[in-house]
Amino acid sequence: MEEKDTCEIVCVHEDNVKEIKSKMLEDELLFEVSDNFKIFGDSTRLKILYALSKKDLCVCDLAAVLDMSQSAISHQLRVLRTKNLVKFRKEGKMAYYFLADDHVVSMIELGVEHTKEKL
Amino acid sequence: MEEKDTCEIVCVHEDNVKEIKSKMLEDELLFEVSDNFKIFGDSTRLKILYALSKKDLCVCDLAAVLDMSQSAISHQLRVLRTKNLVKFRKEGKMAYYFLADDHVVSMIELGVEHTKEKL
DNA sequence: CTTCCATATGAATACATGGTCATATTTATC
DNA sequence: GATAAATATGACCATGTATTCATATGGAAG
Repeated sequence: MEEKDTCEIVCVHEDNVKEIKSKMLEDELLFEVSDNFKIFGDSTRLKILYALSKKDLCVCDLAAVLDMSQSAISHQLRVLRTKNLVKFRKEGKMAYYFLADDHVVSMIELGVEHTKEKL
Repeated sequence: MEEKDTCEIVCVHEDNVKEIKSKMLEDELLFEVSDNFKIFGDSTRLKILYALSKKDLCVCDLAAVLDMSQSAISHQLRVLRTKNLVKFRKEGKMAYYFLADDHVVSMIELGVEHTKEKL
């Protein structure tokens, strides 16, 4: 029977909250950004992207380089394709994958740099 | 009874594979890098970090800004603490969180930049 | 020392996700 | 056209993870 509609949080600093809220980026944008980071947040995908930054490669070469199954690589390549990070061209039965743009490279480089600096 | 030890993959371009393998970064490093990216790959954490880049905030202010439960925020702050992305100081009962370094800021900025350019 | 409030934390749940296995698809070669 | 090779894909499973709920902790104030 108690009045539960009142917010349980009491300590909120109204002014701070308002200020920061006004400075926040749009929810949707931040969601997309985190979604993009997520792609780099898997070591298999990261390895694929790094390998492709050195040379265009076909699926089975990637599988050999990463020492993983063709299927696993193919699945991840699909993810990367969907997110427009890689493209591919067909040559006979082979599919040669390559990076869609070099944002990818600078992103990885920054990640590596920051990681190294923390050690 | 067949000889199964031979790799089923036939198409591998030995030279390519060797070349790229030699150019690959160490597995362990790439794993750490992807692990770091993973932190930015969640919109709640990203919002927390972005908010903290504007001003030090206590837990309940963060909860108010993100419009999420105190518990959810606290759990994510723990993750960020563990990964050394945020620190905090105690003032009375309150805990004021702040960014541990400004790598975080440049990382987010790059992410936002790349995301915007893709639209 | 008791109560209140801000925060932390453990358990439980719901959902996403990476890999495997089996199989489909497509192209080249015989 | 039949077979083989390279890749793609769907179903499935195991694991990871973000949130909620209930509760613990610790400082402040009475």
